[in-house]
Amino acid sequence: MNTMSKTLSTGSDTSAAAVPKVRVRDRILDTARGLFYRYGLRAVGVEAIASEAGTNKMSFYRCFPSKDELIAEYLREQGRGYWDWWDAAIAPHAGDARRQLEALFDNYMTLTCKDGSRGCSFGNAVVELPEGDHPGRRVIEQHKAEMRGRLRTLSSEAGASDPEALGDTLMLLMEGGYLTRLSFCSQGPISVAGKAVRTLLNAHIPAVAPTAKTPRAASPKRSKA
Amino acid sequence: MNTMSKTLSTGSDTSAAAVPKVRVRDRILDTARGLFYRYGLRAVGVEAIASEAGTNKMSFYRCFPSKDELIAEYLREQGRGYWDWWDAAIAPHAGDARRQLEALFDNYMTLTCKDGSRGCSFGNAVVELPEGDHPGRRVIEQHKAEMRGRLRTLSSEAGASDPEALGDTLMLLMEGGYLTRLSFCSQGPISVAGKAVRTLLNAHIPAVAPTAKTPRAASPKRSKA
DNA sequence: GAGTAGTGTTACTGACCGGTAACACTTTAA
DNA sequence: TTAAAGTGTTACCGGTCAGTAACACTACTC
Repeated sequence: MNTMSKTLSTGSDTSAAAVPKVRVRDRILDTARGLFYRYGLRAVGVEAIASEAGTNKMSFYRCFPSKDELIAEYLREQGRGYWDWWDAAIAPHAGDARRQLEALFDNYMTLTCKDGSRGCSFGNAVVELPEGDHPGRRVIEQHKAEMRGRLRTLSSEAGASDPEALGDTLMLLMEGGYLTRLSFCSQGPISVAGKAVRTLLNAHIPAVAPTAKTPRAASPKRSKA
Repeated sequence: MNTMSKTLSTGSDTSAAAVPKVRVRDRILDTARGLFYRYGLRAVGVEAIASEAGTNKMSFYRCFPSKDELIAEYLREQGRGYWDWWDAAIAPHAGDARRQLEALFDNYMTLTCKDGSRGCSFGNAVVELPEGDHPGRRVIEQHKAEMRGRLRTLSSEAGASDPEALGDTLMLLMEGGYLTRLSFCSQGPISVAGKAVRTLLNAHIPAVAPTAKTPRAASPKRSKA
């Protein structure tokens, strides 16, 4: 059960306050991101975070009212990074939702299979936060709802006959990849995600007359439900 | 962060050792199952388990050498139950792997959408056990590998052209449903799992000449490891 | 130069953690 | 009947947890 061994190197170097021009709050948040993601929420104490960030517990509590609030802030921060990544992944194929979905999943596979990946911060966090009233839960539920919405929208734009079903299926796929990553290293079931997406896309998007290459341009108001 | 509130009712009733004819070890293991599944591994202490099981910490340590070993045993126990459920779900359709897969997923959806479901014990556990050497990790990895093997075997028996790909895709689907269950209550993306399976089955199983109904008969051999 | 905001340091609280020692009692089996 | 196995009880260990008090110092701003 002793997850975090004492791997902390000297957070600040020899002389006091030499390098760290960054605000304590930012250093703490950044350290927390790494530690929470690697070891989990409950496994990491505020003292460990503070010391790894080159400061101490007292300064920690000047920046954050509680550990729970830090967790919530950590999740918000992860969320910002996540959507930046997402937008960057689909940007090159603007106007072609089908290729956007393919690119998204290709990108997601490379990222999630990398060494050191521990899947999805939100998925992992929600496992450790069963309490309905934890400040982090709102962030998680909002994030996952947004993810679902975006996948449904992309599915709709791609011309799926049942965009809600396709979007949700893609979400299951993605979340499954995140989760299995934790038990399978890199050669797990996630390897087939790219192929699976294409199979599902083919099954859900009705074939069009072979004139245009892309099924539809943007703004396709075609959902039915 | 105070996950477990003091909800413990009087574990044993008024008179000492009145009802509990069951061995302490079994009571502890049973209690641990409920508590670990509901609140998580780290959130539940051995004292809470012992007391909820109507005994005390000392008796706990006479049955289990450590909390970590209890966790491993808890996971083994969950595994036994899981495969019992699995076998029962596919039994009615022995010989028709395609319908077995459909039945499995239908069954899985009902179960996972139930009130009080917290997804998969193994998926949740692995999030809390990042250490490679925890005795519980072996159990988890074995379980997930077995799951992958079974899904691939069923896919093969169903006549899939690429059974590894289909099996892995189904695994992603299943795992995704387990994970999303934690952020979405019951109306989440998992609702489409049944439909998704059928779509994938159709896409992966080449149409046969409409003479025989079942693609293959099969003696459902257990997968290897 | 003065004031203030940010930061570091040490020491502390009360609660809980996993795990153990020692001893008394009850149930089971030979 | 007797011995052994199983169980309950109380008190304890060292360690860690989240969170706070009090005080000294630095750096930036007016």
